[in-house]
Amino acid sequence: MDISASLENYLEVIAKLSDEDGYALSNDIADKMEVKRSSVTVALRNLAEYDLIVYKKYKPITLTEKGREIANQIIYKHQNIKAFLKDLLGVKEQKAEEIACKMEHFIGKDVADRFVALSKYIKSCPKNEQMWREGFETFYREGKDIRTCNSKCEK
Amino acid sequence: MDISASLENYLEVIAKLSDEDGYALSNDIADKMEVKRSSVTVALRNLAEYDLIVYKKYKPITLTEKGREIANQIIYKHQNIKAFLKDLLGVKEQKAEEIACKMEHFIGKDVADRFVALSKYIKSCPKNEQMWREGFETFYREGKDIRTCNSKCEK
DNA sequence: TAAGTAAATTAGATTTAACTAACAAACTTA
DNA sequence: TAAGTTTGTTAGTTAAATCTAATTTACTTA
Repeated sequence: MDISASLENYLEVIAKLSDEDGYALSNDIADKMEVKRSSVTVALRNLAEYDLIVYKKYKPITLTEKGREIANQIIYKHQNIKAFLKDLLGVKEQKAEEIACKMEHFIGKDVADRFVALSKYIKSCPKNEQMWREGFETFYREGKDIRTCNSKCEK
Repeated sequence: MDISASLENYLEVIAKLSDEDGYALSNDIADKMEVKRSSVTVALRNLAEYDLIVYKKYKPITLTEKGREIANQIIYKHQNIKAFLKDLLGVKEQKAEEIACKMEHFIGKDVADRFVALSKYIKSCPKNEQMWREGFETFYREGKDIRTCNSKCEK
């Protein structure tokens, strides 16, 4: 009853276009995903079969309730994984985007939540947050720990 | 010049069998990967084309130097991602295994290294390491931070 | 409103990675 | 060593996701 990673990507893009315009057009989907329009048509037929989008030939596409729900789950995972990679791990924007775009399809909400919790946990102590960026980057590059954890936690 | 995720998986399994027995047999590869033997034959032909394995019909398979190198890279990423998920994030063994098995194919060494560094970084303060398991799990489940970071770091 | 342009679809080909079924090679053992 | 079993290969099929080329529908404007 699960859809493929490819179809999830289509759904995600449709959701984003819907948020901007209220609906999605085949052309815009093709542009955003860098695939041909004919590939989009095939994908739309499939998503419609699963009742995830409302699809009438030659008409703008909208999400069903079920489709929106699944899209939101994917977007939630995407955003949080990306944020973790970028803000905590120091992975560059574009690379973080690419990786999140793949992980979102096989990571469950529970694991995504753990990524979120880890970020918060680490940053919940002001001292740590303040030192995070520089501290971890130095540790990653030089293996040297510049933290001084002899101060009270003031949270 | 990159091989597919599927071929990388075959290579990884061949490497593990080689470590145990010195070579790999088609049958054992099929068993470990839960695919049919005919699928293995096709994959072996492909890996041989890339000069990653030594493959003679009906003979045991060994890795070339290049094949071993690539296999080691994949195994390195696999192990470290899995360890991060399990030990730091608290993801269960089997789930961590599954996720690592997918991430290993699109995460670069640099990002894998960041996962390693993060684990070390967090655990490098004895106080943190001691409290990590319980502390983070509680934070994840209840959103409550039970850490007391008012002690000197004794590393 | 007829003609031209843009958008979307259909039809058919390609690629990848699996599968089943049939066959061939290699080994085991009575 | 002949017969049976295990292992490995070949040939042909399937399914998903892409593509190109041709066609159809919808929009625009002179």
